[in-house]
Amino acid sequence: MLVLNEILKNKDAVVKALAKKHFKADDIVEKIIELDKDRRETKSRLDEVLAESNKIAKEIGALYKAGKKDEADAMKVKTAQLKETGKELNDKFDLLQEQITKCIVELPNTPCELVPEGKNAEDNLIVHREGDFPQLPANALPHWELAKKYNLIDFELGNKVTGAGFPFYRGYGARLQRALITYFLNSAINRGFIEYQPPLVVNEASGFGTGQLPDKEGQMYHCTVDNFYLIPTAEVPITNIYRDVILKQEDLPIKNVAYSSCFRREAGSYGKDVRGLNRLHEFDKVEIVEISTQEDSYKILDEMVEHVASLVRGLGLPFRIVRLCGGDISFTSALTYDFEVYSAAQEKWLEVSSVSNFESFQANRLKLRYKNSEGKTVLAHTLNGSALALPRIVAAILENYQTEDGIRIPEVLQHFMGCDFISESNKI
RNA sequence: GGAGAAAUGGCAGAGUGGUCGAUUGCGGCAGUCUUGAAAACUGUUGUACCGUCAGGUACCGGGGGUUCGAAUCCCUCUUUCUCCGCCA
Repeated sequence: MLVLNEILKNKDAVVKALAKKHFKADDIVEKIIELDKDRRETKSRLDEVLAESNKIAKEIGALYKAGKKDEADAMKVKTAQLKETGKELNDKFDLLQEQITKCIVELPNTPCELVPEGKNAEDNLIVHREGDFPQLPANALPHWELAKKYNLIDFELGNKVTGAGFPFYRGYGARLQRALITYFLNSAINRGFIEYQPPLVVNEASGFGTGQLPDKEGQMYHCTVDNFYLIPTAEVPITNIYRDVILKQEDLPIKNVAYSSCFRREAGSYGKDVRGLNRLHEFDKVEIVEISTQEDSYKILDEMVEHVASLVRGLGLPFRIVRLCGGDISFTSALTYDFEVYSAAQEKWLEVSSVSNFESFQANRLKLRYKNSEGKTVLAHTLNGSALALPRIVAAILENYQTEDGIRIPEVLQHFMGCDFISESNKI
């Protein structure tokens, strides 16, 4: 959520910035200003009443000590009215506070200047493109056919045991997953990230902390008996480590990496986009999360983008980096780069990573702060990115690396796979 | 799952109804001393909100209550520890 004082101070700038996200903010901002004025007045009056009550209480105490019981009892009468007005003002203050928060929570994060104008994905800015499209054999197949042919992934079995969108990986398919996870984690560790293995289930407070709740409640699997949620990304537990935490400036930047399964209900998405591995309810992902000072966050965003690029490059997949436009960028993000790999048999660009700087938007909600060099406690900046999401990478590898009689394995994975080629003759 | 104990400032740890925002120690910061450092000594040291200032208000795990007045009493929730049971 945005910071109240910033909204009050720079209301025109906030309204203008949010217009880029096609969000009409002026009504809400006006309402916030009005509510806040009322809140300040109420607070002043409440404080006066409390001060008066405290004063009387002290006098009564003094009288009791002096043994003047009658005078003390007489004074008690005075407090009844004060107590009542105090309670009224207090209730009013709480209500106003609540209403203000409710308004602020409706406001998306302000996009940074680099975010291009635009309505939808077509207006995103391609900032980088790398790698050549592969020459596929004449009998090239989409990955779901290849997965079946070489016994790598069993979608039907997933349907039987759980439901659509929960595939089984087996044999070399399972090994490929494990190889990718290891490759991604090792690469991050080599860049100084600390590896975490988080819980896959979080409580309600954590869901609020990273903003999944209350808006995206329907997108998460909910264990109602214990009021737990299955995580849609490791971002949720990893970022919530720092909920209500005050860090030291010398702790920053914090660089965490976590592999986790991710669970998404994906309510409402059907059709050809969900074919095969393109969209699943449960999938694996390695996520990087960084916490930085306010000054360094954009430098760190660039570093994260470079790290993700090195992963895709290492796998030899053609990819492009797009800077999301105002209409396509998420509610919480100030600047986002998406990575798309080209999946040659489907002839489609598949989104495999999304790297974002949230500036202080998440930190404000999390109450994640640090003491800066002047000793002042200020909000930290948070960033995260997929590095990387597995299923679409697997899809692209299967499709792009297929030959007439098998699937080659990218060199960086061969050691973890224990083979360099999957074929009819060696399939498991 | 059952029984009991506890939760206080950066940390340790007092405080069981009124000058307690909280004794004290450690740590931190500033100073004295010293060529420098250490030690010793002296002072200082939480956060948020309201107010132009003076100042005021709130905060002793969270929430509610009793009282003129709550860190202190009551209820409730959470967490931690000890014991018992169960178990990978």
